[in-house]
This record gives sequence, C-alpha cells and structure tokens, in this order.
Amino acid sequence: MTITIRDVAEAAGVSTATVSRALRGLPNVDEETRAKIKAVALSMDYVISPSASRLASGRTGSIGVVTPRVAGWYFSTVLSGVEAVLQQAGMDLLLISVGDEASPVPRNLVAPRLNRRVDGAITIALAPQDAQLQSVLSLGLPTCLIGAAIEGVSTASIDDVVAARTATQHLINLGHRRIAVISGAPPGEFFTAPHARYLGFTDSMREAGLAVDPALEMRGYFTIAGGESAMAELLTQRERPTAVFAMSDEMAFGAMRSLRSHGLHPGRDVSVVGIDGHDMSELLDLTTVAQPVQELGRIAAEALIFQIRSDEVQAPTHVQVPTQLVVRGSTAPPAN
Amino acid sequence: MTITIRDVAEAAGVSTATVSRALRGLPNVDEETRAKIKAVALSMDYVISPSASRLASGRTGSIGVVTPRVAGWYFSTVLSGVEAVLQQAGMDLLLISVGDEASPVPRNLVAPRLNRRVDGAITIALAPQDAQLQSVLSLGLPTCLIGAAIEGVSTASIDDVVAARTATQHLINLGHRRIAVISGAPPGEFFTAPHARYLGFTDSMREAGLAVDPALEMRGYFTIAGGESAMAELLTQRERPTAVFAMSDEMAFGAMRSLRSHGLHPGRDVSVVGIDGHDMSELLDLTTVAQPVQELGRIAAEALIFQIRSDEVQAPTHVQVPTQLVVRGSTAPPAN
DNA sequence: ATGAAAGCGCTAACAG
DNA sequence: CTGTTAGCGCTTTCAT
Repeated sequence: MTITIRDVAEAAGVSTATVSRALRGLPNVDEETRAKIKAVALSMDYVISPSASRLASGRTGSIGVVTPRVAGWYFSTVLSGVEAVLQQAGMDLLLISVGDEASPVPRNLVAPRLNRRVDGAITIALAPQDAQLQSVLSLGLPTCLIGAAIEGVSTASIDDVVAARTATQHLINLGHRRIAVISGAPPGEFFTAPHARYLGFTDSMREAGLAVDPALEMRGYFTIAGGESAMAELLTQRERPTAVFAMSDEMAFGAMRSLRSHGLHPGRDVSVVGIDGHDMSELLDLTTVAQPVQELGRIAAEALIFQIRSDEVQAPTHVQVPTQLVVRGSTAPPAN
Repeated sequence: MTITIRDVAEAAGVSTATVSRALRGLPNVDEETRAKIKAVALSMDYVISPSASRLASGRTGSIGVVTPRVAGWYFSTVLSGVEAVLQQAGMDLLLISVGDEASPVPRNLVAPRLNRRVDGAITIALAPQDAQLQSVLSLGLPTCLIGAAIEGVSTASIDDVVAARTATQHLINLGHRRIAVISGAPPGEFFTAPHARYLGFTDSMREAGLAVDPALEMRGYFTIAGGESAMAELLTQRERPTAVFAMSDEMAFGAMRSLRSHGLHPGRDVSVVGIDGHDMSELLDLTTVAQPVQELGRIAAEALIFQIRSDEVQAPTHVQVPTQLVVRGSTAPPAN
C-alpha cells in the first residue's frame, strides 16, 4: 500500500540508487533526470521512509532537547527558538524532560532514551555536575549547552557575571548601599548561572566599597513563591535592605508581591531588580536585565546543526549574547 | 563498533528472535532465558536500534505534537502534561510548531513532516477549519485534539460554555448588570473555544435578563496587549461597563493594566474575571475560572496511547474535565 | 551519470 | 518455548 522508492524508480525508468541521489540533491545526477524523478515522486506522493533512511545511513536527522521542565517561561521560550531553527533545517526535535535535579524521585538517566535516536543534543539549564548532563555527554554526540558551561562542549549563553553586575550597579548608581540578593541556588557550583551571578553581585559591591552582608543573602529557588518568602525573610532583618537584586524575574515578582503584602511599594520603599526580561516584567513594571532567551535557543540549534553537518569534528563554539538593562518602576533612589 | 542484537544473541547462546522477544517483554519466553538475555544485554550496554526496529515493525514508537506556538503559558503547560505521559510510556515526542493561523507567511503543511515518523498526533488549540489541522487529519493516524472539537476525532477539553457561564454568572451574582466581554477571536467558527465561550456568556446574560451590548464586545486576540487595548477602548464608552469578562487570563491581565493606567482599580472600580488559572493570576490577584491545563495534555496523551496500542480501532473518546472558579480581588460588587 | 547488489539491525511469520 | 528465514525501504560502495 505504501509507496516505496522502487515504485518511483520503476515509474521513472531509473534505478533506486538514482532516485535516492536525485531526491536528496546529491551531485552527479543529470539535471534532466533529476527533474523527471522529482516530478514522478511528487505525482506519486512519495515520501522517503525515515526509518529506512536512518537505518541505511546511520543518521537520524533529529536532535534531542533535554530540559529540566517544559513548562515555564524560560524553558519554553528557549525551546521555541530551538524548534524554529530545527524546523527550518528539516530536523526532527525530540523533546525530553528530565525533571529538576533536586527532584525527590531519582529519574532514570536520559542516555538510553537518546541513544541511537538523535544526531546531537541540546541541554537547557543543566548544571555541569548534573547526572543527566553527564549522561547526555556520555553518548559522545555533538552537544550544545544552554545556560551552563563545560570545558570542551559548545555553549550558548549570556555573560551571567556581567548581567549580575549590571543589575547590581544599577542599584548602586541609584544610591543604594544596603543591597540584598535573592539567589536561586547555592552558589557553590562552578560554571552555573547562580554562581556567576553571585560573583557579579559581590564584585560590584566590593568595587563600590559596599559590604556584602550575609544576613541579606536569601535563597529563592528561582520560583515566585521562593522569591516571596525570601523577601519576607529580608523584611524581618533589623536593618532592612533598601534594594534587592533577584537573580531571576520570577523571584523578583515574588519579592514585589511580598513587599505589597507588607504594605510596601516596590521602587518607592524598596527597589527590586531582576534578570530575565520575562514576558510579565513589563506588566508588573519590574526593572530587569533582559536576556535574549529565544535567541539562545536559536544559536544553540544553529551551532549544533553546523557541527553535525560538518565532515570534520569542529572545535567547540562559545557564543555569548549581550543582555540589556530595562529600567522600570520597581527601582528608584532610596527613600530616606 | 555498535553492538547489535546478534552480538547479544551469540553471547547469550540463543537466536536473535528470542533476544528480540525477551527484551520486548513478549510472552512465550522462558523466564529464565529472559533473565539471562536481559543480563547479557545490560552487561553489553545493548540498546535496540530504533531505526531498525521501526523499519521492521512499521511502528515508530513516537507521537507528534502539533502546536501553534511552543512558548506561552497555555501551550507549554499542555506540552508538559503530554511529555510526562509519553515519557512514562516510553514513547518519543516529536515537537512541531505550525505558527498562528493568522501568520503572515503561509507555512508549509505539517503532514509531510509527520508522515511515516509518528504513530499518532496530538494537536493543541488548532481550530477545526485550520489547514494545519486538516493536514494532520489527512494522514489518517490516531489523533487527539486539545481545545477544539471535530466529529469523529478524540478530544480532551473543558466545557467552554460552562466555563464562560461560570465567569459571567459570578459577575452577575455580584450585582453587575453592565458587563463587557473581551473575546479572543471572532466567534463565528464552531467547535472552538472562543465560540463556545461567547455562547456561555450570552446565555448567562440572557437568562439574567441582561442586555448583551455590542458596544461592550471587544476583541483581545488572546494577548496581554490585546486585552489592554480592548479595555482602553471599553473605557471610552459613554456608559462604561462595571465588569469585564475576559476569555483568557492574559487578556484579563492586559485589561487590569489598562484600568490601572487610567487610574482605576480592578475590583473596586471595574471587576475583571478571566479564564485559565494562569500561573500569574494569583500574583496579580485575578479572579479566574481555572482549567487543568496540564491535565488536558495528560489525558490526550493517554487517550492516544490507548488508541495506538489497541488492536482494534477505537471509537473516538471525548473527555471533558471540570473547571473551577477561583475568586480573588479583581472582582467585587459594583461600586455604585 | 547510472545501475547492481550488499547490507543497515531488527521483527515476524512459520516451523519445529 | 525457541530457531530459521525473509524481508522492512533505503543508502552506498563498486562497477560500468
């Protein structure tokens, strides 16, 4: 019932080999022959069988995207960038969620689910020491990381140190001196966003001769609720901060909410700045250091495709895209 | 270099057929033999070659998810539900974005990209007359629709009429009589959410003996910006509405923002209710009719898997999940 | 520039 | 319960 390459070959009066070459755009095919074959194939509604093609060629024509979660602004936005590029390149996108690293139930490693099904992989926000990332890398496939860095592997990222410095400096420039930080995760791990952002924060503070008060460092777990409770905690301090740097917009949203529920006004009473450029940051009037999230996905996909299509092994690429401070109502000079 | 089923067969001292059966959990394999084969396979790091398996069996073990966009709260949340179920079922998820129907550039039809690569498809929020939906259906594969209905095809959805009635009735119960509606798309098409929600709205209004004023019907295109300008437009009316029913939370967010920028307070001056139960609705204190979006994805995936794994063709299933009114600060009795 | 033929690695009757 | 044997539909040398 299904029509095969042989049917096309017979109908066109050539061999299956020629049909294969013609349809894939390989050289060494007479253009006239090619045109005829294409026409025949079209008229017969012929489509190459991916399974057969994959088996015979060893290439899968698809790439795996490994992400902690698929819902959520950051992840879905990155994913949309990846998808756009892959689609345009004619590659399939195999989506795999691995759950948060801190997940209670240890998930199965992702390698077997990727093995033999993809030509390459993109990971989103997987930390270097994450078992799932290691699992991906163990396959030895071309891989590109987004939002983390490992030696010898291609990456697409922002400069997290600079982003954090930009945010912090903005607060300092406004005249704030007691500045709190709401971090996402413990800053112990290298090559991760939280770590780099913490460095950027402390660097800026030191350069300005300001103290980094441990009492003003809270954990927000990159969630709205986390940011909210972190802010609530900060408000219990004897000497309250006049400004807060949240490592993500969602934590900043939570912080703003906490402020309001304490009768305080973001910007007027306490300044809040985030990092992300989240869809909702404009609506909520949040000052933020915007990162081109979709672009990160695009870049990673392009880098990966280039790598896969090259005959020789390519040296890993490290693309860094700029961030941009967007000043809104949530930041202002300290009240005093 | 890669290890095949033959290597395993030889190492285990059985035939490839037995290895195949044993590893796939088919019956008619001595449990002892099976155990041994599994052990050998494990020790050799053997993984079935999907391409070969697909070619030989005709089943791809993967399903396609076709969505207008991959970023955005609704889409990514549905997708996360789908992904969770497929992963647990051991099925691959092929993600395909088709862009908005109203997209300026007409995209290629999706059928060729799905053809021969998936065992079934799930579509998210594709309208019945959408060319891409038709393209998916033309493949004749098991399919499940989310957020739209077509005769003879399985669906997972909420009751949009009821959801809209719930929202509208809530406003009516609070004492509102001049109620505006911000719709997403023109309500002309059948079997779509906007249409059904419009029906629910008008039904409730009529039942309450209230007029549906054409001057209080605005288009919001399901976006924040659209909701904002719709609200702005509503505020120019001679007789302003005291309450607004927005067909989605994001449009409601925009409406609230517009109110604030006009010096009005949502809830106190004008009540606003949405539909969705968006992540941000709590943060923004929006009253909404929450729908279990992730659950929709799960249900669709489960229905599809069941269909695919059944030997006989199954009658289409139509699962409808309940919605729930969540009352927050954006709605209150009219000021008067 | 084209054809013949040998697989790619697995599954699925069909025997036994 | 297990083995034998054809393919599945395409790609890819190797000839011509």
